[in-house]
Amino acid sequence: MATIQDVAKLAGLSRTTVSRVINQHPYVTDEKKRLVMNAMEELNYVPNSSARRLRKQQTETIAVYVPRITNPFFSQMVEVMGNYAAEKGYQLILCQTSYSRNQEINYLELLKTKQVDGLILTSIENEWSDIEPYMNFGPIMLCNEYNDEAKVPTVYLNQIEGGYIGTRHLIEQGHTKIGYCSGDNTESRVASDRYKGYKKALAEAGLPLNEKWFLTSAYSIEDGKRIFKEIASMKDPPTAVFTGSDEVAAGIWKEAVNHQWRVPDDLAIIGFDDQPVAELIGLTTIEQPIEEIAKRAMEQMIETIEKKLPSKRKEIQLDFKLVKRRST
Amino acid sequence: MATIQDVAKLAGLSRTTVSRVINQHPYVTDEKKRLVMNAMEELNYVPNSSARRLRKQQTETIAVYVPRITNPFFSQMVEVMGNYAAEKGYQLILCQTSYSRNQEINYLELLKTKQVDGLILTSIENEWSDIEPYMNFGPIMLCNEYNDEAKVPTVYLNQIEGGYIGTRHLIEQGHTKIGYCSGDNTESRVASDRYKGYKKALAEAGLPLNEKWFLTSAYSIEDGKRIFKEIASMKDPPTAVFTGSDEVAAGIWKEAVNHQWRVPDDLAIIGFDDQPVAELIGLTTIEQPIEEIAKRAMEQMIETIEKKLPSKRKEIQLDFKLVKRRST
DNA sequence: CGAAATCATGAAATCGGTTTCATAGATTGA
DNA sequence: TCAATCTATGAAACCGATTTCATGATTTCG
Repeated sequence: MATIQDVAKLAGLSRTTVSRVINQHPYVTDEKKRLVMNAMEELNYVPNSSARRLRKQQTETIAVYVPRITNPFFSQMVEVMGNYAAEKGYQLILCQTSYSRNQEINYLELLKTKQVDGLILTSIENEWSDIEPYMNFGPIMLCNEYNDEAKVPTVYLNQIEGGYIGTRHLIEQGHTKIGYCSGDNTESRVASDRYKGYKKALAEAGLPLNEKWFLTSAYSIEDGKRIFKEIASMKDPPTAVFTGSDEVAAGIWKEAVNHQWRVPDDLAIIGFDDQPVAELIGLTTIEQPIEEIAKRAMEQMIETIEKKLPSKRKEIQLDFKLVKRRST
Repeated sequence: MATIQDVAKLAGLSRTTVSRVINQHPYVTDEKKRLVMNAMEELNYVPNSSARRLRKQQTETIAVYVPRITNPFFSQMVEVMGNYAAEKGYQLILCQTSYSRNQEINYLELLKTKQVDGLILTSIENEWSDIEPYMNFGPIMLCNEYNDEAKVPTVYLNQIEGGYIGTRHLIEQGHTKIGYCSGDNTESRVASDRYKGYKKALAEAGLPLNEKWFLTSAYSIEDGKRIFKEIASMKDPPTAVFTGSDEVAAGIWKEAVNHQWRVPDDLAIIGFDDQPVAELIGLTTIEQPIEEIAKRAMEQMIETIEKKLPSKRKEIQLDFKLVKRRST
């Protein structure tokens, strides 16, 4: 591998001048520039990125944390982030926390060891107080996830509204017995806010909150199937159910059909995310502006890095949209 | 940020000794080791990865190329690769080529500039001859994709067999008019082999090959819908169709139902990949051992890096499995 | 026209580690 | 017992770039 020294020698100039050409520094005559270019060409030279990183103290790499990349919500987010980052000359390191606290903390070392210039968290497993110390080592921000204590830029969705418009829609369809499904993460404000929106819609319509219709541990298609069975076995089942994800909704629907229930007549179902599968099966759902959220987050991160902005709280809130289909 | 120098000073030792402790070199007395450990602890020291990379000439980072991370086939692959890499102490850089030749070449510079120790390609956009020169800069391997000229380790699926068992299944169900859908990439042996398998099954059964039933540009759900319309408008349409992906199959199915066709009676459909959606809607499909292919590839890559194996052709071939559901 | 500002270049310091080489004391073995 | 080997440590070289500083040539301007 040719080094900058080899190029300098071949061009009959100093390393400094070669470096200047590489970095488009002014104060290099066109003639020398040409000499250097030719030498670089001839030696098939490319600057060594490790050396550059060390000297410049920056890596042009950004880490993105997701629970699992196979979750379509997150993979869409990463797709957009990756493309935008590449456009701006940054690499993306993918960190899958697998919903594990340890894994998340392990990956945080990346920032500490200066392997990345910044971190975007799309979900948090640990307490904020465990994450905060890492802010000393580089910029951290939240995208999708949010946390009241975190003094970092946050791009997020108005989950209260998300829960509200979904539930509201079911009420408008004439339902009075409305169930609610969610995961188990009690730390996350995403979950609690969405539930708040649900309660708000019920309260506004003067409908009671029935705790028996609150269903948990809902993440996957399989969970949805299980949840349908729970519903079917109730004495006084809900006639409509608000779910936290399209997968869960799809699972409920599938199992409902297996049991000869009609959707939406016997049970109306509303999903969340508007993943491709929702359109496919005709699921009413809440659409999230994933592209925008991802792009805004990456923009913010790159700005923070390049302008060396101090870390501070800054909220960018985006809205949901209801997509009505045949499941309600 | 504390450096190794600071630690050395605090411990009253040389940088060398500190480095030895970090790298678990023998020949350090327990007492000095303790001194160093304490100093590191006190200063909250972590070695700077850029410096380490520069000196050691390795990055502990692997790049994985995928066309788009939102394609579930690739996101599953990346999930497994990412987790396995992390387990072995490697990072994953995600490179989305977006099916673009330029993008692919741009990313190849990563290897040249020594930002990664190796490259795993899961699909190739360019001619192999355009990629080959980069082999000088580090190990490259193929996973899923394969290419006859490439003198690199390749983990792949027997696509001929994939095309064969799918088509064979349709024939066994009594179909004689069997259509075939695929993308447009003529470079890829993945595509051509799968088609070979299809032809082989037809030939064995003495069935004719009808070029009108060969449908192209099939990638997405939308494409599937379009393809159904093409089929519906044929004078002599096929009664069954083999598709290159579950999404396309799902699109065809959805549009078929919209037009009051019954599946599988009016049209049998077989997908490819066995994505979650296939189970959901009851699509017969060809299952790929994604986990295994991904793990084997990552294993091979890490071995190549760590043992500095010379680049040479090595084929690891895995098999498909038919998953029968109600669409056939 | 002479001082100040600008342009062009290279030597040397620097980023923060690891590796090589030299050295000295402690052990081993013939 | 004395040479050979092993253990333990540090000084200095090195990885390959960028940045600072110094210097001389050229241009600008009052």
